[in-house]
Amino acid sequence: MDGYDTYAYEPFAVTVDLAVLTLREGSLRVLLVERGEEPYAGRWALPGGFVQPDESAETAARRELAEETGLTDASGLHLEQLRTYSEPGRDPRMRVVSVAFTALLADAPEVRGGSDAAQARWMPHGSARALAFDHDRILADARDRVGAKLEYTCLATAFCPPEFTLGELQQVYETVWGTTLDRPNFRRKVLASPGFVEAVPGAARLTGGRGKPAALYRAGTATALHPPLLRPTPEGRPA
Amino acid sequence: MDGYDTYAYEPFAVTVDLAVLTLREGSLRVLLVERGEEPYAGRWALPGGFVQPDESAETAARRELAEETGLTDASGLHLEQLRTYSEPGRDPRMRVVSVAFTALLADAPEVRGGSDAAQARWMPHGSARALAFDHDRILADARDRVGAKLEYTCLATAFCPPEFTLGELQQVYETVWGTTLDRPNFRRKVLASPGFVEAVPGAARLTGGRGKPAALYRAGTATALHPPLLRPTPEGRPA
DNA sequence: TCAAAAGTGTTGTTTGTACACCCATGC
DNA sequence: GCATGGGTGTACAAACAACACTTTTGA
Repeated sequence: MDGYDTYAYEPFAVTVDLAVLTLREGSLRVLLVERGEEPYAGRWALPGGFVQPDESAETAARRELAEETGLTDASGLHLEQLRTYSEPGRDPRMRVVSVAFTALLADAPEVRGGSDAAQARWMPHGSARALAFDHDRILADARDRVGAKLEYTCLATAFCPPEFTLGELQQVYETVWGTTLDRPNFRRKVLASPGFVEAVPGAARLTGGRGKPAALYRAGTATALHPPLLRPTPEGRPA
Repeated sequence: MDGYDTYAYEPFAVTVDLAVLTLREGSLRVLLVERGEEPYAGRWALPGGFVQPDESAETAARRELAEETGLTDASGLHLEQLRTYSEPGRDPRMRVVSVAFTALLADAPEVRGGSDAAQARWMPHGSARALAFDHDRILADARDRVGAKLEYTCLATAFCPPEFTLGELQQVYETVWGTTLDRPNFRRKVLASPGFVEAVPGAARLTGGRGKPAALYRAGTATALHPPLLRPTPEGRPA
């Protein structure tokens, strides 16, 4: 950061965009809002909005999410920067630099439209297409990032409620990666990763209505996963 | 991105900051410039500057780097977004949102001061402290990110010239991680990763003036590393 | 008694690690 | 020759994948 002598800087609008992801009925869903105004009126878009003068992008992201959809931190929201999109022309009317975030949520509460959004909806990731602005790309980037981070971080627990079963945790991996995993091996790997999950003593829960009740776990204190939980190599991946 | 009806947005200045890293004489160096003006006059800082109205942050990053230090893309520059720093108050005078980049460079050409920089210098990573603004933190984040990405991407080749030996590649890992690696095993892992490096047929080069000439390799086409090249776990890491 | 889901055991293969050892070059 | 750095081989151990098997629940 330099060149303060040249105060001939151009003012930019700074916004945040949020790719809010959750799992529901075995599919990855993204929170979308329908735009009420031009440009892209009537099109679906990622929630977001302007950063206010007194707040950071992170603060703005949480505020916008609450305003537009009613989701708050209390809902167990995991928020993390994705990247910043700054191409000139990404907004047809003005120069907008947008800091994009990925947000992960355990349960998908019903959402309502808010201030600027006509309506808000959980859309299956696959059917979220032709979004406003460059949101298709942001969403694709978010999904890629999340898929990759499942391998070498404890991120998967962010998709789970405070107490969860190993089966639920496995479903996170399977849904995001679109693969199936061997249950015994998955369980062993997770339990062998110190700090990934910790057992809730004595607790158990029935999952599918049938079957043996599953032991409950909480997210551990670790954030990184060593060794990583690699996804099965789909034949022909450049590796 | 929503809420265009409320045109009461606040103008922000948008800048780029660059953590330009290279290896020289077995140590990790970062490119710093000495600030000519207040605030932080006389302090070292990461190179960077304002994003112009007609350019993206990526374009601005390349331009600033060329202006302040004379480095160009032709020098084999690898540029990639780190994250965006947007806390209010990170610049004492005005609201500045900064998109930070990590840049990796093979050789460290001599650098000259430029437009706004009194002088530019390659500083050993360890002795770069008390930088202007929040640049200490940006630099630390950059180093962490690079260290992590060495494990599961082909990023290490970005520190190497177009043709390099496996010994040089290994030194990249050892220097950034601050560890030593077993040479035979390192070689095997690298060669077993399809697309990481490709042999330059028949080529060889003497490295230390002594010893057997080493075969030369080029960066391959892959960007991800499957399986990853994990750094040896320093005893007591949370795993 | 059956199906479903959790959890344990076992086995063969792969991978990783820690070495010892040979090769080519400059001094 | 010898020091230096490149390159190969090997043997033991750890990790992984696949799959059989037991346990506990609801219907």
